[in-house]
Amino acid sequence: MGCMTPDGRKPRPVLTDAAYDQIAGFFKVLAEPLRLRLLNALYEGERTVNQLLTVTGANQANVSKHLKVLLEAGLVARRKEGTNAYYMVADPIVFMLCESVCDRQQVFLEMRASMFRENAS
Amino acid sequence: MGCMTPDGRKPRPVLTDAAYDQIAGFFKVLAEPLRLRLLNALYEGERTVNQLLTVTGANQANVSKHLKVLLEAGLVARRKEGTNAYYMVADPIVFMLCESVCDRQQVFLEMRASMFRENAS
DNA sequence: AGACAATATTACTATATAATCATAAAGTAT
DNA sequence: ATACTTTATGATTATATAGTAATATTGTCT
Repeated sequence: MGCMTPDGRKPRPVLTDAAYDQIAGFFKVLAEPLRLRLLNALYEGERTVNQLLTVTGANQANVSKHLKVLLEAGLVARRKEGTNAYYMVADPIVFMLCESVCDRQQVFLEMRASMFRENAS
Repeated sequence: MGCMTPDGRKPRPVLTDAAYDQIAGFFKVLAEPLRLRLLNALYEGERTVNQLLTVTGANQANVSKHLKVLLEAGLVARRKEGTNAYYMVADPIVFMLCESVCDRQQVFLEMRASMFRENAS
């Protein structure tokens, strides 16, 4: 049962409290800048924690913990090789969601820019 | 510039810290069960705060504050009529995002169910 | 075994925010 | 003006979590 659609073909979704918690929990995973940066750093393929450290410039313990959150949410997968841990994106939904939001933000920026132009004129 | 796509046609997005904060902030708005319930309650059209109170069964002050968050995020719009305030969905992106996540959660539930069946057999 | 490297975990602090109560603000009606 | 309704806004408390430092764990190498 899809959650919500604007087209009216699907009925209004009736969700349990647990379902709302689950969905909100999923969004909460994406609601951290560092986690988004980690996902973005994994865009082209798997990376070790060390590589992610240099890319993000963040604290090692912090990166490990955020990776754990992403792992438990099923958004990334881990592959161990020696002492290294390779992380990779496990669910392409993140790209779709982020792109949608980015486009939306872009629209907002353009709206604000046009408002600024109108105010200036 | 779209944020991320899995198809490789767009280059790896380079985002500023502010952009990550913005995107994370947007997801944070959706990362609350009550806000999702409010959006879902607005699925078929505009509702007053009072109606939203009865639908959600939540505290009045709490609902007002969550509506404010949704309003400032541009996800809902407000129309005042007398002492009533009518809220309505302003950005259909929420339906798309929620549906995607719901479908994903559904997949997870089915995966867990199948694992349960395998374990039981 | 001991030294070293990579990653994970624990303990702690600081900050953000959801929930609630009380109250304010704005509109309507008598 | 007063009473009432609807909604918004403090003020407060409780809880969750991001960041950090220290330590543990795991694997490799000599």
